Amino acid sequence: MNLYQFELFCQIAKVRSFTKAAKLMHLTQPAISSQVQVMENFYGTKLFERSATGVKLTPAGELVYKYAQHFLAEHEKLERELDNLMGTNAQTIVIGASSTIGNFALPCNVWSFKEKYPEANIRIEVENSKKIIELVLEDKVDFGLAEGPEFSHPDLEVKKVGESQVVIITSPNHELSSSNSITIEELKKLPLILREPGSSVREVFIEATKKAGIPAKDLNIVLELGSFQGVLEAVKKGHGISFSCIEAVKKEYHRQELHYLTLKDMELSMPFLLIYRKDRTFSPLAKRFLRFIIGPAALEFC
Amino acid sequence: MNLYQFELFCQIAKVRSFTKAAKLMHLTQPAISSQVQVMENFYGTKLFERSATGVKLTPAGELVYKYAQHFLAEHEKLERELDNLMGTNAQTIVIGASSTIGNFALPCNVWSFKEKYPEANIRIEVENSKKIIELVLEDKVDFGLAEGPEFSHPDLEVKKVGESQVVIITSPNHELSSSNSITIEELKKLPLILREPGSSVREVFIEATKKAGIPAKDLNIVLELGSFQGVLEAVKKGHGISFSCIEAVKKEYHRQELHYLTLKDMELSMPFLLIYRKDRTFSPLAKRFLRFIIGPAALEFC
DNA sequence: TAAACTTACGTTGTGCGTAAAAATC
DNA sequence: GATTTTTACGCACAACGTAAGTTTA
Repeated sequence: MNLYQFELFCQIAKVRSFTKAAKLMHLTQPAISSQVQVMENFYGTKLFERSATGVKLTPAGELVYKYAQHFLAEHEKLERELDNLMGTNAQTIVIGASSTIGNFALPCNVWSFKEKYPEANIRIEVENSKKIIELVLEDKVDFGLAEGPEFSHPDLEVKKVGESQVVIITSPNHELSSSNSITIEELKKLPLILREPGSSVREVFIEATKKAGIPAKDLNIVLELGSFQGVLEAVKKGHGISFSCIEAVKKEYHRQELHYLTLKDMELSMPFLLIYRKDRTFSPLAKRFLRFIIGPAALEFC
Repeated sequence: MNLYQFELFCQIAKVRSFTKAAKLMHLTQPAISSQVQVMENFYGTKLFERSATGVKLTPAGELVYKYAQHFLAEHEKLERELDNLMGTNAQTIVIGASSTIGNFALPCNVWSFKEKYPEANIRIEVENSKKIIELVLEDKVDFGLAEGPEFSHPDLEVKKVGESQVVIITSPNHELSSSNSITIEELKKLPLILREPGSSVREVFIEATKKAGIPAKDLNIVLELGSFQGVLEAVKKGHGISFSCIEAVKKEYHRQELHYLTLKDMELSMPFLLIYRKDRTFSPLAKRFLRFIIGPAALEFC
């Protein structure tokens, strides 16, 4: 039996559903089923009553739940005491993050991390993906979190820690605002506002056009801006259309300040990558943060 | 982090040595090293100070030790409470065991199991290995523990859970009592006292002679006895030589009632097998006992 | 029939053993 | 030089994802 299983168990007990717990823990539903079966087999008794509306704890399950919560709480206490002993909590982590992650995903993760480690000192440097890789290589940050595409480098460890859908964004007054998807051929005539080269959202789009057989020079790029906020403003004013991670424009979409649509024949998606030097030795606090990012509480938008 | 790792950790802390802990937990020493490294990496700090004389806990290690003991104790409490809830503790386990295991290894295991589950009702049926397999197939026992050799059967799960060295036993007054080993060629002329066919010690020996190219009829078998105790008595009196698991005659050897020697060109060893029907469903208590037998507190002589 | 859980199966990563090396008394 | 821990590597099993199946409201 391991603490991770107790964590899964508590999550399931809390939300009373394998499916919901799976989503929260970033697993598939069968994975949850399987782990529960392992636990039930271990303790030799059913722990959940299953039904088509969800699950509920059996009496034995209630007992396991009580202890599981206790174990998790005590283990956090152990980690805190270790921190005190080693002075870990006063350490500093420097993270290099590309703009979508740094502005939209990381802050809430940092926030919940800070709840566990209030004394931790975390600095986030926001740059575009290419610059992040440089910062990592130059050892100027503990690790980098950048948007994809995935790559490999002899000195770097690169791990996918999340993903986001990339959508086309337009002004709500734009001619496209009544449709939900367009073809890439239609797209290429429209005035484009893009981030600077080195930005991942831009790279993902350029890759897609290449795949569709459209050379970069055929694109109608009317403006290149070094900041995401700038692109957003330009699009809102109707100067052209652009691209963004869907999560980064959810707020604007709900406020009806922006419209978004998808490509007809293609899924634009952007992996989030954790990047660090293979030879890097991490401080205990940095390791905790990595566990935090990679683990069940993975990189997520607020 | 999992409870097994905490168990390893506590064992290491207790005996202050990776090597000793490895033996106690029936692992190799590198496996222990590796697990400790995993834990040290997880908590981000050294937990043991290594030296050529053994290891000792660092302050961080002491802290982990304290919590690890706590976790293990609490988890046992959880299992006990589950037992009470389900009435598991009043259940009965029926084990079929072959004579060496049933008489020499199992009793002490049952004894320590009973310490954890005082209400458990355990019945051991002692028969020779062949009969044990029949009992399992006929579903007359929950599971069987028999001496090897290993085999496979479509309806049976067969797992090796231990091993013992087989030695030649003689009276202390025997002409061989001054030597520590003989060849199989010398052996075949000597008067042999064997257990009945179906006994594993006998099978192991017959297998060995076959391998050495000696047909069974060339052997000088002077007596066949249906009980281990009978064989022992006959050997003590000097009627012939026989075979036994080394652990089963340790007591007699130290009392100088028996002498034992090994074969020159061959290692006679006998696996201990756990055998159960593939379709068998175990009671919670039986599962506990199986965990107990298979796990770190594996089948061992008293 | 739609939503929930289970089963089956292929892939990947972790844990272990064997063998050889390095370190310390 | 003997004892103890570490490193390297191959294998086996366990955990997960995908896809198809079963149950129930």
